[in-house]
Amino acid sequence: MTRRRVTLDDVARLVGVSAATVSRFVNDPSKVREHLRGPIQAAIDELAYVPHGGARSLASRRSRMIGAVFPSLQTSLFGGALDALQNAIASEGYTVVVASSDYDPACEAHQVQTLLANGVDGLMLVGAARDPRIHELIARKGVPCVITWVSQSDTAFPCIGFDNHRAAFDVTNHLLDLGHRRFGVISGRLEHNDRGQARLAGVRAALAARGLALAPEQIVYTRFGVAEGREAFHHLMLRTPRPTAIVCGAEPFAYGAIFEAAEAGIAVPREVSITGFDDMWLASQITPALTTVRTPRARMGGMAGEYLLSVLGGETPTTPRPLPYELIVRRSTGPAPLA
Amino acid sequence: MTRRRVTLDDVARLVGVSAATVSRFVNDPSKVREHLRGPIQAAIDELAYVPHGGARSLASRRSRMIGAVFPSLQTSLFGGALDALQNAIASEGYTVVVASSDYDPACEAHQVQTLLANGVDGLMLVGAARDPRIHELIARKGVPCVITWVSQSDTAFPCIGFDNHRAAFDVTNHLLDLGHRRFGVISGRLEHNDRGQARLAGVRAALAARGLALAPEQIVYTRFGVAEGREAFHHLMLRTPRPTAIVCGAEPFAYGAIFEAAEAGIAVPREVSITGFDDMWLASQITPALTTVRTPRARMGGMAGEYLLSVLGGETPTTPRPLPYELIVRRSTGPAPLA
DNA sequence: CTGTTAGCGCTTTCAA
DNA sequence: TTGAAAGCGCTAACAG
Repeated sequence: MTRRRVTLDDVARLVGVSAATVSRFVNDPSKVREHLRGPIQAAIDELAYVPHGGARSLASRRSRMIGAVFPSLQTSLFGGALDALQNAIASEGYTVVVASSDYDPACEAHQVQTLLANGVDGLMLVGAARDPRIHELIARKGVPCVITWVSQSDTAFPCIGFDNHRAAFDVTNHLLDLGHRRFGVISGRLEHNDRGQARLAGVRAALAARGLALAPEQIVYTRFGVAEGREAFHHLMLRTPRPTAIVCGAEPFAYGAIFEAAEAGIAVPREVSITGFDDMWLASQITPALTTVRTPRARMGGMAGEYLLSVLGGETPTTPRPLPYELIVRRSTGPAPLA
Repeated sequence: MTRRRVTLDDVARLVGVSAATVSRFVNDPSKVREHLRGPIQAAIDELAYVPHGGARSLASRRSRMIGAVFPSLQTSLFGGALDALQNAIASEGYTVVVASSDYDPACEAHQVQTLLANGVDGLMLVGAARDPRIHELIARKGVPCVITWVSQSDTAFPCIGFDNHRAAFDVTNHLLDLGHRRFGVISGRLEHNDRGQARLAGVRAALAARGLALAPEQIVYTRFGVAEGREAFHHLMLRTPRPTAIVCGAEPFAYGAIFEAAEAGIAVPREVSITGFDDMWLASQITPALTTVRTPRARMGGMAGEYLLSVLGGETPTTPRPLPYELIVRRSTGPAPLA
């Protein structure tokens, strides 16, 4: 298929130096005397030499690949992070190998193993909730790993994320400050999802601080999706008295809630306030515009890349602090109705 | 960093067979006599042996990696395709190395080279419009490549996509059938974007078939985005007489147009009809729900994977036919106003 | 600064 | 069906 590969030796022979010299030049031109640089580069160009990644990784024990496993690739939620990760490491000649787990722990475990087998030099994962044996496997292989989207510090690996608990606490507080006392919550499924757990706990904590609690009937757990959000909203609004505020643990739920409210003729925020979580592009465009939390998605990807690069470079970067998020107040929240 | 790697030899020694046998088992258990399979698998598990991808690719000349370059990873447009690609090839032990080009040809060229250097066994690209030298480079390396999102057959590599021209023709025809005669078009920038070119040409062709033409003032070329769509819509509606139909070459434009219309108090579809292109998740949820073309995004990714696998397996798959798309008529289009 | 010499871990003929 | 042996293309000591 491929005509005989052009190898380092071919280049070396053409220039009249040893393969080692060409290798040095390729990896760090400053290691080669100036007057050789030109000819070597010329030979490389002429032969269209491209180093063999596999051989390189075998000999150097470094593959120059970073693996990343996201819960999903279908949503644009993680796209920015992936993009930022890729950009962060591209400058050092690294590439990203991605996989998605479909929010399934078993699948995630499998993907991690595949990536490890493929010899990635570093790993980026989302969330800290998974079988500890996976973390052990990674640790045993000595592959540096960062965990994103969360900010606990008691995890097996450094976290580059934000405080989900506090963010959810803040949105809820915003609602409480507006006078709301009857709440409904739409949450993702909580098994194996520490982000969701932390968010729900944050909501509860804010409520508790004002002497309020969340009954099971006030929470709907469902799959991520706009349609699911519609349905959950509909269900929640069936109660009497109706809730006056709906806190959504993920943004698609909030979009669904807003669409459903419009269809059902329920005025937002006059009759019910709705909050989202993430501030994706639709949040500012939807009517009414969504009050939500802006999460540092791209920054997480970028910093994860930088962090891994730095570890791979032999440095010992300090454990990063939680990244800031931002409460974005828009039109979907307002004072609690008097009744 | 890594404790001494567990190698094939370790496994072989533990079982009491040769490395070659274990290698055969790993790659195709049926090549090893039945009674050895159990013990070998047991040893692999016990030692937690994981093959070294680099060594493998060096020895076998196959990296088991497929490279994919998308114009962007930020949008969910390509997410489904990426996911499907990944799933399609995962079963054969392949992984996806992704890169995004940010809709920049130079960046794309660079990404392709990086992927090639990393030794991907196959390549998936979006669109056929790029410097022919890149195609030559790929061909020279003998790396199988498929081009997605378009369906021309005169390209350097097989296409797995749909007919953008005809799809745009169809939406436009739908509008013409509804009696519309004054059109506005919101299009992405056309340089290096054959999808956009084909779509615009499709619109023009449909119009021409009814004796209509598109003046430069009736078209806005802009960056992809909802905000850009709003602005373009606003601009287009400034003309007198106003257009009664706005054809959008990409879905974010249509969302923006609908949002802007709502804000400006322009009734859709009574005063103006709006069409999208892609049928992303918001299309059915937005009010009014969007008339659009459903493009086979996931299928393109999946089929691209299968096609590459089949080529890599030594088969000579037939050139795939254009994939079907579907005109989805919803509420955002209606009869042209009488005036 | 450059060349020599060993492998890195695996696959793959080729014989047995 | 299995084993022995020869690399795959590159990097990393170590000399010089």
